[in-house]
Amino acid sequence: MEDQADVGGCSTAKTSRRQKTVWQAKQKEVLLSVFAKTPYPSFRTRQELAREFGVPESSIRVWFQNRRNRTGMSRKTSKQTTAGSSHEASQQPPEKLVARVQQARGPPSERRRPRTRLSPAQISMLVQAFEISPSPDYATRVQLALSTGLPEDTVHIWFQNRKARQKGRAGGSTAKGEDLPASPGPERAPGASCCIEQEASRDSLLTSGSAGGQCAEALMSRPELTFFTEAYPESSNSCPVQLFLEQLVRTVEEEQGPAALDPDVPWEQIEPTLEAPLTEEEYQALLDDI
DNA sequence: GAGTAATCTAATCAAGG
DNA sequence: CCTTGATTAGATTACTC
Repeated sequence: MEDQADVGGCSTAKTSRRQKTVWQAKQKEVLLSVFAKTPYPSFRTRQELAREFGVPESSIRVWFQNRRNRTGMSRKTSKQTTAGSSHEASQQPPEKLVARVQQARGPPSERRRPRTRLSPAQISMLVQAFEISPSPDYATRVQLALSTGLPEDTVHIWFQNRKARQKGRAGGSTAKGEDLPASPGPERAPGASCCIEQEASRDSLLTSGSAGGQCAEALMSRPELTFFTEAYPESSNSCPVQLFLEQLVRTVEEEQGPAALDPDVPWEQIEPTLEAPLTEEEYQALLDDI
């Protein structure tokens, strides 16, 4: 029954990348038929599919991205449409038409994942992690997701956006610590770009010398993240980033109160909840509906 | 209108058959 | 080696204040 994408493939898995999803024939069939109806499925549809297949929504999104890319179904970027191709542009209506078609299927609010509102505590953790590594690998992102209570995908997106913004603003020469929430002063931020071990050994971060494993274990046993612990059983405890993050969690909770990170609220609740997996008829209905 | 989360394309990397 | 899932940069869209 765990016919989901195979995540058991490589045991000594490099955790720098998410393990490659292997779609089953039936899953692919469904993906293809959805794609035939719309190459741009809504977030809701993607999430339905993800839930049904037992894979992350981002895997579904990536599949559609790659598919569009490789079948020439991608809408042209505005650069391309304005830049070169005036001839085929008249044949193929540009992005406006696509947008209209998409809107006809529902408001953007249903097409997009609802905007995540990051708490000051979450932002503060992300910013500190960013200073250590602006391009964290998959394992680190999962650790960060665990620590912040955010989906890994959201962590990933946050790093992408942050990097892009930083680059855009780095035109000058001053790197500003802009993203920290409206709180007055991140006193520690300026010096924080040193190595993880150094950070981890700072007294200010270490509340009480030992302990940390427990916190990590509790986090790792969260049901929505078991896919990771199953895939990467050896990932716990050995990673310095994890140690750092555990301490970060404690620090933030100390500074901003235990409710700051809301560890008891699973991230799934942030998103519009969907019901149990679809039956075959519901699938058909879904496909017809698109 | 600014800030920023989410989405997109295009190019590329890399795992699996 | 080829196919295809994952990642990245950069641009864009859309939500929230």
